[in-house]
Amino acid sequence: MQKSAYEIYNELEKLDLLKDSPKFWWPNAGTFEVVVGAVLTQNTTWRNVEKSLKNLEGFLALDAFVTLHEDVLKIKIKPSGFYNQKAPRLLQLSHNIKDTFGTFENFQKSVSRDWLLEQKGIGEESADAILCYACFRPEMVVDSYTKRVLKEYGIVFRRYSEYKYFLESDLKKHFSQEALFFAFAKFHGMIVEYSKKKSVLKPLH
DNA sequence: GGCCAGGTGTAAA
DNA sequence: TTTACACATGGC
Repeated sequence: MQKSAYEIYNELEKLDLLKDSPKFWWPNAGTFEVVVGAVLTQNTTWRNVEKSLKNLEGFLALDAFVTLHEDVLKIKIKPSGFYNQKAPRLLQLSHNIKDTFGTFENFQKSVSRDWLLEQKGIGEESADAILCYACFRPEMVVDSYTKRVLKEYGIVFRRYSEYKYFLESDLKKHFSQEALFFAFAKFHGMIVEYSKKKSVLKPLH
């Protein structure tokens, strides 16, 4: 019998996986830094992203970030890899945020998933990460950890949208609209922490 | 030394 | 629509 998303949520919650994590799991949730981190972590370990974020100290607000020159940015984000494509994409995205929304606060309030997906370098996962952890929207992030954990439960889909629907639709039945953002933010956080913890005990493969 | 990580864009079948 | 490949560093 296949478990529902809510049943998996409750199982993970019992493990107290987020006790050492920030309030909304993603470091500095609700800030522009999440936008930068979401792009930098693409196919990259968070450990390497942290090195880049440290190099970017003082530039992790929208207005400061757009003053960076591309070649300088490339050097700063070198530790998180793919810097030749991530640097121009991050700068373009930041300028588009400024041109379209004016401020980061207005971006948080007004941006849509479709607008994010039009940006070069933002795919479905990055869009959802930004919406959830930078904008506090009720959007569930699906990443490789999510697929790995669900696979253990015998749940496998083909498309990103199928994973997202499986997780979101069931939780929507059990949480109020106001509680949904926190439930999604927590759920994804628990999935990642569970997956990380497990791989220490027993490497997959 | 080889494999892989909190993906995405592009080109070709 | 699906598959294949480039992109790059650092940890194990």
